[in-house]
Amino acid sequence: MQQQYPFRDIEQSTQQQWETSEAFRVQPDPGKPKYYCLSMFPYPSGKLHMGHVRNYTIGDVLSRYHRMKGFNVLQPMGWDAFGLPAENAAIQNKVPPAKWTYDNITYMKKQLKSLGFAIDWNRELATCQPEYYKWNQWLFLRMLEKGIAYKKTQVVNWDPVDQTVLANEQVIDGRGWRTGAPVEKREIPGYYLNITGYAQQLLDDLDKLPGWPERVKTMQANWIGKSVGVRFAFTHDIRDNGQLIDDGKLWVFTTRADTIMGVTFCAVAAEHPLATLAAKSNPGLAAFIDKCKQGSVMEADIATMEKEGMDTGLTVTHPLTGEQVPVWVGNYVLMTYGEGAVMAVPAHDERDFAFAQKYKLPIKQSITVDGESFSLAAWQEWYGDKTRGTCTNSGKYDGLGYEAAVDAIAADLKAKNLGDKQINWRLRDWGVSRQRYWGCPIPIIHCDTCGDVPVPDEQLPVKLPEDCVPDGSGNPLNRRDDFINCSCPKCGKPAKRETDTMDTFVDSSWYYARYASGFKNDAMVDAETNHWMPVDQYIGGIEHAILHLLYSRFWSKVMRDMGLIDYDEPFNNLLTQGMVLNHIFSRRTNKGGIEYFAPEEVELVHDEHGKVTGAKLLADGLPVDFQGMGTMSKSKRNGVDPQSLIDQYGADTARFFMMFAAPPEQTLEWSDSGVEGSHRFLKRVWAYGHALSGETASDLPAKLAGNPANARREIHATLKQANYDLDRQQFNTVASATMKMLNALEKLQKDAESHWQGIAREGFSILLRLLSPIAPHITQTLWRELGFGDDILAAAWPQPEESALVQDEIELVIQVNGKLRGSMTVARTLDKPAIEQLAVAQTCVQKYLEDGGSVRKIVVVPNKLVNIVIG
RNA sequence: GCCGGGAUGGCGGAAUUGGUAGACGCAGCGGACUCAAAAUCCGCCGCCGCGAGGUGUGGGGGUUCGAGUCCCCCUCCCGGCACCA
Repeated sequence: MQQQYPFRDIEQSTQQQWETSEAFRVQPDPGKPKYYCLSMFPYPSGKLHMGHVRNYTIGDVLSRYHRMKGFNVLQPMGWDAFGLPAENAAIQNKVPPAKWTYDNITYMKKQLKSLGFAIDWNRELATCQPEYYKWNQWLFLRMLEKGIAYKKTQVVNWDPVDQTVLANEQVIDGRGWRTGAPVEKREIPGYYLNITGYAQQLLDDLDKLPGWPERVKTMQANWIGKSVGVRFAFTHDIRDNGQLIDDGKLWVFTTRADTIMGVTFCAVAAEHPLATLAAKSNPGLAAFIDKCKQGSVMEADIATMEKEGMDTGLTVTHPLTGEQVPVWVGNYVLMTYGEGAVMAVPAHDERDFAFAQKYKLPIKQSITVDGESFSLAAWQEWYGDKTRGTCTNSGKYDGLGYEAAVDAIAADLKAKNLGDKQINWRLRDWGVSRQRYWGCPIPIIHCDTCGDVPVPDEQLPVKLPEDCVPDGSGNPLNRRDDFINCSCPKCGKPAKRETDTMDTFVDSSWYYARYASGFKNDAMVDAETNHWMPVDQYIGGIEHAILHLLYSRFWSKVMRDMGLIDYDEPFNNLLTQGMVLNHIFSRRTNKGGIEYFAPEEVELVHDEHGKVTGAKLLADGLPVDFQGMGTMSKSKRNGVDPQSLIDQYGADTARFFMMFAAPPEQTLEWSDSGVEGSHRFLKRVWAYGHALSGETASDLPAKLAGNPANARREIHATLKQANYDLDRQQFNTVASATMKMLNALEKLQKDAESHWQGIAREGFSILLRLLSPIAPHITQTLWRELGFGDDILAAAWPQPEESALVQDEIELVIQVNGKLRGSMTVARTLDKPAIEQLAVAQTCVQKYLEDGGSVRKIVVVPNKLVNIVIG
């Protein structure tokens, strides 16, 4: 056994062992509970980044821990292989996306293996493989049959120079990212999935997910955005060229129908037909509408923006009072939500109140609360309170509370055929068509005679040609006659294939079910899926809190309704890991721009206490600005390549540091010296193992006392805490527990009588097992070298021995009036009165009694402290 | 603006139910070894104070024998969002 810690050799040889013994290949085992541990699969962008290392180390620690606890663990891995970056790389390097992607997969797979993850590589998949995406197409066709998938026109970002559709992230300040040309909005046909049909289930079933972070569930609920209210119409006789607009009805949606008698105006969106009509004869209004359309719609920072509006001069008729109500255009009304028009009740809506005051519109109270008085002077909280208010100035509805009033008013509107209760959702249907090459082809054939014809199942998959090289000017599939030209499955005449591909969120919506399946080529999933699913632990970035997770939940429910699977929710427990941050250093350039420096080009300047006071560039010795910590990124030049970390310190060090530096859900701040500290620790572990291997083994003595007993107690107490921490997924304190154990072992006195070797071997075997999920290579090697066994993965997870935790004498802290004043050592068996008596007699307590105070009360917390209240 | 999460030494972070605040590590300081350096090992390390002691978990109040932890108010930071009728 080598004295130096030979991390390269042992990591390579351990990985080789795992590979030849197929250590992580897994099949269903009726004798063991299953544990499906899944990390979000990576996009094969070229090489791993630190976020991947963190994500997959968390998953691997959980997998190995559960395996040693007796679970049959499935931990698969694959590739989210379709997507835009491959096309961008093709434009730059003139390499087909397929080749680029497969090359990247090869490299990244090597990297993942070098990190020693316990992955069942037999289940590897890439979403760009026809065997996989065939089933995207197959399920899409089933959805089409059931009406879940349908076609309508969609608005896209169009680059007029490249003649191509742009993704949102390719639009920078309203211009194409490559051409700089102003982006146009174009309407083109595309396919949609009716996710809104599942909105209620997606909302309700969040309650079935106690293992999800509360904030993710809140984000999903907000995104789904259920809103219960009343949809009703104001009537009018407004005509454009004699043609009645919208059949003479201005539809609005409201959650506060109980305030309907307080309506004093209506507000419509800039795109609303009534606004368009009024603008024709009113240049001022037309200008205002143009301004509204330009305003960014979805930014949160315009929440505080000035509410503006303009009168259209048009009026509509209130459905219950028959009064004429003016119609305004408001910059705060969105065409895309509800009806694009709202009723305004300034007395009971804070926003309408401000608007009415600004434009001197009437305000009419229609709700009252006992003990409060209404005043136009200022908005009061109770004006909008639907829990306390009752109707007033509302004729027959006076005195009714919120629910009763809404019911009565909705019924009256319904009787007039002018409205009814309605549920509105913020969630929109999922548009899946992408005018992109590198994606799963949508299996549709366009025939001049028969229209849009689904590709028959037996012709699936519609294979994507893998030799195209996009050049930025539109989808290259449009120029591939061998792909496009086909015959109509219905009439046999020449026809054209659809060239749109699917959103890549489709690919990632069911990969977890495919991993768990037997990879049959005659079925999307087989019965094995139901054995492993649902996923017991899903781990990934918070950035997928809404879309990916919502789409996956939706896709699962569709698969369930088609009888393919038997679970409602795919992911039982979700862990959202924090991002990896690093220092950002920069300097203003002469030209006024900002130049960034990599952390290794910079040296920190400390004061005499070690406090960082500044930073300077190594190259010129002059100061640079420290901009704080930020996500690792190319543009800020603060990324750290995991490969260099692995090369220099080894996988175990990388893994240990990732676990040690922060709890999994928090952001992790990169620190070179922290990495060195982790490496130092593993070197000490190795050195201790090396020293112990030279000692003759001895048994644990029957009765321990003094220093050896303390060392053993420290080990077992630390283990107890570490097991608790593992189950609450706080791995940073598990890592520190292994450090504490080593500290205790190194302190253990090596005297002849104490049989210290027995304690050391027991303690070190506990340390190795506790450390093994985090640093599997070094622990496996030492486990075998020290003769504990062949395979640490087969070892039982260590449990603390209660007898080791018992102390004959305990230290009790003494407080006077809650303040720490001293301590005393007493026998564990000492009873309460004796403890009280002993405590009061201590000099540190007597001191406070001398000034004439007397003992008022004594609080004894067993095994912890005594608090003497003196007054 | 609304919703969610935070604030603990020079830094990252500990502290199951209210019970010795600062575990573990990093940085810093001192020492040993060395011709020297690196590596390694030992010691110190919240702040004020020579010391006794005082003080201290963003700020203010409260409950309690006792509060980082519970309650009320405030400030700041981070994340999410939908001007959602």
